[in-house]
Amino acid sequence: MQEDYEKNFGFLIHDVARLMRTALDRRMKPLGLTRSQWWVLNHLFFHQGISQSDLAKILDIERATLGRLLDRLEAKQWVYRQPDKDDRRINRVYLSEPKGPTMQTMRREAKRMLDGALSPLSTAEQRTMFDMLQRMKADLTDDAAQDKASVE
Amino acid sequence: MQEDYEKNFGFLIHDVARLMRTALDRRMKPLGLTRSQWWVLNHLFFHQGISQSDLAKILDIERATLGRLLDRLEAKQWVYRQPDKDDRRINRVYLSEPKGPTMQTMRREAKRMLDGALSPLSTAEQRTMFDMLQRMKADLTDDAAQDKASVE
DNA sequence: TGCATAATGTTGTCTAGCATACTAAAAGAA
DNA sequence: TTCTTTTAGTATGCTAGACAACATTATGCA
Repeated sequence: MQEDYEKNFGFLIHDVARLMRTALDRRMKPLGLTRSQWWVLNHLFFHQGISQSDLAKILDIERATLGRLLDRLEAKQWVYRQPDKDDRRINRVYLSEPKGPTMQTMRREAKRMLDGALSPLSTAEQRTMFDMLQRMKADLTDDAAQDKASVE
Repeated sequence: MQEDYEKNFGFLIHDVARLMRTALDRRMKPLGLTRSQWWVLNHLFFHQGISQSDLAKILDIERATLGRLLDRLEAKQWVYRQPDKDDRRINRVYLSEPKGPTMQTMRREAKRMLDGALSPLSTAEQRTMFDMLQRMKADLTDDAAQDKASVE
C-alpha cells in the first residue's frame, strides 16, 4: 500500500465524487430519478422556461448530454418543452405541475448524503475545502474553454 | 448567481472531478487511450498477472466494468489475459510488451494536467485537501460496503 | 437583398459506470 | 462423496458523459 500511484490526487478526487454520486443515486432510486435528473429539475425550478442551451451552460454540460437527459425527464412527464415564439430554433423547458413533495424528499436525501460524506471534516475544514474546490473549478473551466477555442 | 443551489458541495466536487477527467482524456486522446485505460495499465505495471477480481478491488470498480475495459485494452493489444493453471475460473492479466515510452508520455501528461488543476492552491493547501479527501473516501467506502451488505 | 456565419437542438458513436442475472468452477459441509 | 454455497468472469441493459456531424433557423455583412 501507499505506493506512489495510490496517491494520485486526480483519481482520489474522482473516487470521492463517484462514491458520493452512487450513494445519492442509490437513495434517489426509489423515487424514480437519478441524481443528474434531480439536478436538472432543481435548476428548472429556479429558471422556468429557460432554453436548452442556456440550461446546459448553467449545468456546465454539453447540449447533447442535456438533450438526452430531458428526453428521459419528458418521457416521465417531469418536464415539457415548448418552442419559442420568436426564435424557432429555441426550445424552452418547463417543469410540469406538482411533483413538489418528491422534490422536497430529494433535497432531504441529498442533504443527508452530503452530511454523511462531509462528516469526517470539521465545519472549518468544509468551508476551506469548498473554497479550494471553487478556485479549482474556475481555473479548469477557463482552461476547457481555451482548449475548445483553440480547436475551432 | 450565488443562489443556494449553486453552492452544492456534491456537485461542485463532481464538476471538478469531471473537468479533470475530460482534460486528461483530451490530452490522452492522441495516444489512443483514455484516462481510465491508462489507470488500469498503470496498476498492471505494478501487479503483473493479477486476477481480474483483485484488480477490480484495487481500482474500486465493478468486475463487469473492468471486464469491458480489459476487452478494449486487449483489442488494442495493450494487455492479454491468461487462465490460471490451478483455478480455471481465474483470468490473470498481463501487460503486453513494449509500450513503455507511451506510458511515460502518459505519466507526464497526467502530471501536467494535475499541476494545472492544482495551481490555484498553495502547497500546504494541496496537502490539506488531499488529507481531507482521503478521510472522506475512507468513510464513503465503508458506507458503500455497508449498503451493499444490507441488501444481500 | 443575398450570402456567409453563427447558434440551437438532435442524432450517432464511443467510453465508463452501476446493477442484475447468469455460467462455470472451486470450496465447504453433511 | 454428494450437495450447497461461494467465487470468477461474462452478458445485458441502463444512465450519463464527451465529441462530431448535421439540419434548421437567425443574424450580420457586403
